[in-house]
Amino acid sequence: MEQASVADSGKSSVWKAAVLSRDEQYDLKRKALIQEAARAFSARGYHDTSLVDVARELGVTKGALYYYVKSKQEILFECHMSSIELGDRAIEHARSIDGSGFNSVVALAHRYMELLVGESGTLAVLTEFDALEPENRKIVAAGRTRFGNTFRELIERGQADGSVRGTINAKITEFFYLGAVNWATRWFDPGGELDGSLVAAQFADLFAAAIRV
Amino acid sequence: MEQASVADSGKSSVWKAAVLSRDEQYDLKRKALIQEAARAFSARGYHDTSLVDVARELGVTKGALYYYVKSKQEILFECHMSSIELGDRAIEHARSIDGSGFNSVVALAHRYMELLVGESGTLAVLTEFDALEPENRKIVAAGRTRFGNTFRELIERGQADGSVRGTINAKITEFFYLGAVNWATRWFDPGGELDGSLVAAQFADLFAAAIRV
DNA sequence: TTTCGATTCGACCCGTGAGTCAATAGATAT
DNA sequence: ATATCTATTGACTCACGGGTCGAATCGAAA
Repeated sequence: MEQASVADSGKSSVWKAAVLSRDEQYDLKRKALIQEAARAFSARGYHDTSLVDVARELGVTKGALYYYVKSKQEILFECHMSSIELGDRAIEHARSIDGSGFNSVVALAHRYMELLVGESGTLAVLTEFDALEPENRKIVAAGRTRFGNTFRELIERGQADGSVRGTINAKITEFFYLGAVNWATRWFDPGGELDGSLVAAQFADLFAAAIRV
Repeated sequence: MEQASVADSGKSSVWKAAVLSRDEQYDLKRKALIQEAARAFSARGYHDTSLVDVARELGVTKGALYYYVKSKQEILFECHMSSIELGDRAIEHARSIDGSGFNSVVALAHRYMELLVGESGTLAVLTEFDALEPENRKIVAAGRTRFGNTFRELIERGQADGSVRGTINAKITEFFYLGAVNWATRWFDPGGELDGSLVAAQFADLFAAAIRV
């Protein structure tokens, strides 16, 4: 897993390297491991998911996992960081909209949900925050705060510019929507009957109607 | 814990029995145990809550708990049954309203949240469904289904009578609201800065606006 | 004071799951 | 062939948590 093979002189080695280099295989397997773990963590929870289960699902034994990962906690942390990254991308998108506060929060809410149920969301975990060890929890908390602050800020901007109902409490509204989203990771099944973008659109629609003036 | 004292002849026994009979003490302690466990299960999750923690919080050792309860699973089951009972009470209330479908669902949503954050909600647990053993899970699932069906039925009735937006998907809307509510049990603190009835009112208001035609 | 039942303690058993590690099979290069 | 590096195994340790149980304690009645 150092450099991509120094010696590409042999014919078959070139062929195989062209298809899947060592590093690529390593990265792919590692990603598959995290993804499977994320699925399990989101559905059953961190403490109720054993690495033996994850390994069996991948067709290997537990020991093999530790070739790709330092600890179970590391997996959880990466899953959380994935979700933080999606949050940041959603924030970026919302900030690029120069409309009313209403348009911006709805864009934030919509894009966030879209990312979570989409391809890039397969690595993310929203729940199980408490299972993070203190060090990691602080880092993740920072990301959460960033998202929450943006969310409330946009709502309040909407209330100031008259595009969002003044009677709603920004904090409760944030918890309300994020609760719905967090919970969705428990029941949403990418291969199920409900299409991801449909669910995301409905969530955004419900949210928009809820706060519209 | 048999009958209330047969011999009320003595003076002091009458006095004490009037204040706290053996059975009453037993029931009170048992309830305190379930309540503390419910709090922990809701906040940290079933698998991350050890009975040693619960016992310490009650100022007692783990062994003592087993005088009041058969197993950790029994506690969880009772917590879930409490939440089912609240759901049934909310259903009953919603059915007593003979208004539009809109009025009925909103009443259901409002009352359910009210009960959960209120006095009677301290014993209820909404999450951790998967931690139930199969036998118990079936029973709880029945209650959940009852609530979910009612919720969707009322939404659809509202769509039929024109009081609820026809463009929303009843199932997704149910998951949306219940997600927000389920998640609330994670962060809501009865002694915190946010008042329970205020949160319930806000939740109901957001929900009402979300589905109003 | 003594007795008796209600209650609690604390030491113990046991299963489970995280993490370790020497041994090994597979491919690659020399 | 042989040495080397990669990847995986499976047996092991260790800590933790659920559940049990006999012993100790407490409180009320006799």
